[in-house]
Amino acid sequence: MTTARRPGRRPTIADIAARAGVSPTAVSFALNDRPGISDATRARILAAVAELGWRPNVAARALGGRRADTIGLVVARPARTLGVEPFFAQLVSGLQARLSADLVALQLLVVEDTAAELDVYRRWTAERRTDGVVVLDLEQDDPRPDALVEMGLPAVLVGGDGAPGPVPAVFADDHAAMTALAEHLAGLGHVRVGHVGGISAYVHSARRVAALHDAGARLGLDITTVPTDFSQDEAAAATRALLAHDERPTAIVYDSDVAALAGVTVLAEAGLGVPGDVSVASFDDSELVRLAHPPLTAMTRDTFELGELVARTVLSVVRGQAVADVVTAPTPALTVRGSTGAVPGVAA
Amino acid sequence: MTTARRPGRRPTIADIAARAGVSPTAVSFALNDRPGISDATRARILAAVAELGWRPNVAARALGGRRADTIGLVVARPARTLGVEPFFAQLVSGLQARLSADLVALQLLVVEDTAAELDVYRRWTAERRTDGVVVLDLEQDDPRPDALVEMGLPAVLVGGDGAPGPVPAVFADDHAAMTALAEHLAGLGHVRVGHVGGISAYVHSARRVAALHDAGARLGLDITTVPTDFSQDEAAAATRALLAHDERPTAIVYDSDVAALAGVTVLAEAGLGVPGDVSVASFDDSELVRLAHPPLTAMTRDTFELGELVARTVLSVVRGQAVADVVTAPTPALTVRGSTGAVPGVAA
DNA sequence: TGGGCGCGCTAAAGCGCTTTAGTCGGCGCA
DNA sequence: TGCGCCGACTAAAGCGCTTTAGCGCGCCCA
Repeated sequence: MTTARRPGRRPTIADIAARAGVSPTAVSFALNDRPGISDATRARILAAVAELGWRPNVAARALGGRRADTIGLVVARPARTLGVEPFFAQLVSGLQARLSADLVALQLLVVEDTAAELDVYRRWTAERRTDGVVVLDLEQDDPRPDALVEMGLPAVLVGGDGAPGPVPAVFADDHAAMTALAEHLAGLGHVRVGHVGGISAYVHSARRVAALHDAGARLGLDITTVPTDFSQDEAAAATRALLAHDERPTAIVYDSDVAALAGVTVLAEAGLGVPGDVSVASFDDSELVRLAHPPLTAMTRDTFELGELVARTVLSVVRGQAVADVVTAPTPALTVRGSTGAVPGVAA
Repeated sequence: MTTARRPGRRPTIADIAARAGVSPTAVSFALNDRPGISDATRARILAAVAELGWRPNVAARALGGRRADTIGLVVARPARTLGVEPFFAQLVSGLQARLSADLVALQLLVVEDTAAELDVYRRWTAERRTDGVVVLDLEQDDPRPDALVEMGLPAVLVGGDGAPGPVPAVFADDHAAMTALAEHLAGLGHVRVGHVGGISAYVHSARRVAALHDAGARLGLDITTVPTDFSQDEAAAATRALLAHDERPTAIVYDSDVAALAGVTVLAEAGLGVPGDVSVASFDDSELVRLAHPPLTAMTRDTFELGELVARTVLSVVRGQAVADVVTAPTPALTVRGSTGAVPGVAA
């Protein structure tokens, strides 16, 4: 119905078995590099495969309880916001690039909340649709790791707190990164520092807040954190709130690139120069941040590469290879650009 | 190997058949709403399904020549650039949102070039991995539509020239949109208009160029188009080239949001005010463009919604429902923001 | 009263592959 | 000479679902 089938059906292993003059079993063995097939026979079989242009039928393979050669990514965020965050797009690109090298597909699903996300995992497990999944935005007391172990679905977390858990994680040291940023600002003489944070339930957001306040205590900074939902609207509002403070901060740190841009716009509207009146730094680096003027100081990390690392990890897990409980990704590095400068009225 | 299986296997239709006291065939019929099952029996079967938490095994279903409940999207662009273009992310979000409502998965693959893309289609067809695909970035004399028809893989094109072809297309009238933009600029008194275009091999890029020049001829505009590969580097270079012209354009139109931002940066570096010295308009609207200062005049379209429309279309095609040769998406609408103004020295 | 028909249901085959349980022939060793 | 073993290969079952063929029963109509 859907489409006209080509006259000659796709070849099956029975066809190549006939062609090579062996049994289908021999073909299967040869294709899966199992012992018990002589080199000569194997070569004959592979030749037949090439001649007939045979390809495995994944469905048939999966039926036998094999791999589905698919990795799943379920994101519990409003679908519309995904298009905005370069982080996601970059991560997905990186994941994709690594997976496709192994002919493993990436299956993408956006859902409303964590409950829906767990439903999807359950469905995918039941349907044998994916061999494993990548889990983002870990929260405090997140139910997902345990649930995944329980349903036996291999998984890799992105983020987390760097502590070993029931599921392997790829971890980047947000704490160290944020500390570096705080030191940079302290070095420029800033004391009153605003922080437009992310969703505080997320482990990585919380770690950034903690890092900033730890560093603040050590370096004598006066930090004010305003949590947001990562949206531009809240970032703008948070910026206004910080500016309305009695003692306006001389520097503001934003947890995401999009938030930082929204903040810069608010500053411009308020007639404040960057970095003349207020220094601005973004925790996430991206094209956007580079295109701003002035370009923003940011913590640079290669999110694409992070995606590749996550992909490698999840492939290892799926294949039953040993994987460290915590795989460490490179710590984001400080990239100083034009948006941070000395405190107004102070010769740095 | 992959994972420890739960002790109790997943229920199969044989289990629910036993539970409901009928044959597996009856279960299958009931599940697929086929006639020949009494309402009472059907209810009993569905109750058993619910009790046991049965889910279809997609592999087994697909084996029988059924749908894979998966739609593919193969993108032939460098993986790293994907993260930058909000258009992709938004489109994917929209696709995803609509598909997941029907429990159809989206399979994503990024490849080097069109040849690799066709290989993927062939593989997916052979492996019965996807029920259909979405094809982007149509080129002049593109081999893909014919190839897809030939291999019998249902597909929907995004873009194209609005003419019926071998494969259904979702079409937005870039020509009309670009015309509106040209009229806006002409209305502000601009005559020398620069245009930083896209990849000229793409049908949609070519249509935009044509539209701009058509409108130019009609409205007495002097248009200079510089094609680019959509990268920021080339966009910046193109902007510099336009500025170096003897008669500097008083307005520049950019084919993409990212290009426009790169251009604005170049203008700022050159000490030119927007829109005081040069008006700037972006063909693609997005968050980025709104966050720029001044926010950029752009042709707004709801890319997320476009994604949903494409998803609906491809689902119809896959299901063998009648689909128009050309499905028309809403024409992008002009959104005037602060980046376009009267020609310098002229009271608009 | 009996033949035909249709409804509700079942048996069994088949989708393409993997895997388990062999079979067969040759070789080494006692 | 005979036994056992091993390497090379095959037969057949099975994965979970769909589908085709067909069965039995009650009903209607001649």
